[in-house]
Amino acid sequence: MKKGEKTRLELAAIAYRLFITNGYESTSVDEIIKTAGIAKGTFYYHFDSKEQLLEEVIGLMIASGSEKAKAILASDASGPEKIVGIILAYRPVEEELLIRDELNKPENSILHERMNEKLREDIVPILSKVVKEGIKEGVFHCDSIPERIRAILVLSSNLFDEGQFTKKDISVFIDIIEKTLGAKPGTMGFIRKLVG
Amino acid sequence: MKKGEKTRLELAAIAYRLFITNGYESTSVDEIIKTAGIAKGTFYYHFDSKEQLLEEVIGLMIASGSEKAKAILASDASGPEKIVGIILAYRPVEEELLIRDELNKPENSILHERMNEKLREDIVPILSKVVKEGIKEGVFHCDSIPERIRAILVLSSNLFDEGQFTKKDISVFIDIIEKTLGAKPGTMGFIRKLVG
DNA sequence: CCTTTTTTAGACTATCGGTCGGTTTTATTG
DNA sequence: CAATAAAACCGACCGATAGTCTAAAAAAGG
Repeated sequence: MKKGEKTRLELAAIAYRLFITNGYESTSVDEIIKTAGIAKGTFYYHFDSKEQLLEEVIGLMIASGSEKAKAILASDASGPEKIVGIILAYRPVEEELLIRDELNKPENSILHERMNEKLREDIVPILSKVVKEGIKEGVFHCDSIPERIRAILVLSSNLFDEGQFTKKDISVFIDIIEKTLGAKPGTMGFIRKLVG
Repeated sequence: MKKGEKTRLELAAIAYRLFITNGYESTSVDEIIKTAGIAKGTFYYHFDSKEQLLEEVIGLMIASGSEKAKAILASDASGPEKIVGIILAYRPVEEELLIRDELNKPENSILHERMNEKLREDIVPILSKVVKEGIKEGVFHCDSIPERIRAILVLSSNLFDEGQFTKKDISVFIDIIEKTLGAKPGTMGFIRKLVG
């Protein structure tokens, strides 16, 4: 029972690498088992389907971000910094930049959308807490916090996941965040440095 | 009209129906040609790939909205009314409501995402014109118009396409639109009546 | 040691998107 | 009208893929 869990994780880790380099659709089960050095039966002993493996992989991708996010939440950074930091925590790290390109390929739209959904479920409660703190401190002024967070997350994923965004896009994004959360103009301006 | 054009359109119409009921991925070319009563070779005579057919179908879906939108643009409605009207023009009409539900199924995520992309390409220039007019009239006050329009469209599709939205969601949406375009509070409040 | 879990090899199935060479229908033109 | 070219159509076939199955053997674990 213990060994099974381990194999499952190893398979997910291998699949993760293959998915982000070749895409989900273009990665065959045969390729996965060949890379892992296991038999096909073993794969289907652990997973009901390729799709279920995908869920597992998405879970892994989010889990690592989730840990980073919670560290930031507990830190002594400012409200605005926490918000941006937490959003970025869930994004692929520097050396995995090719992931983003892969995720945006049409063939990966399923993986992409699924991940964003799960991601929002994870982030909305965390960021809601941050905004609530920020309101107490007088940095933010707004109601309907989860709804506003959700809107910001939708915008951020649609803006940054595309890979291509102009300075205007960023300025508009910053402007909308500030106004949506009722922050003073310039509060979120530091975002420019982070994404430039 | 050439015979080929006609067959192409018929195939797209048939595929449209199959796509929204079974999803794009789950609809096989075999099913399409069986429904259409043609041979596989004929299908690939008209389309290079299943993907190209998808483009065609999306084109059809958008075309009808595009006409309605241009009528609204030329009307004498107010700026805010035009914006909302044009966005709604591209949404499925009353008797096609089930389409929206279908589009939101995970199996339709490709169709859904692709449609929204094309949709934005279509709408952004139109709405940009409206906002420009609105600025002259003093209703809106903002720069970076296309970028702001795009953001609003992203939010609107993510909010309304889900089907489930609360009153708070709508209020937040209205608030963001007003602030994004620099409109006076209450300017877009009439949206509540349209989506309630 | 005995039981349960895990793993093995790989042939097999069903389905899929797409190809190909050939045939029929339609339009053109001398 | 007859010859020819072009457009439209046909369906068997192909390679790849996800997933199944069997029967047995290797680990693990108590």
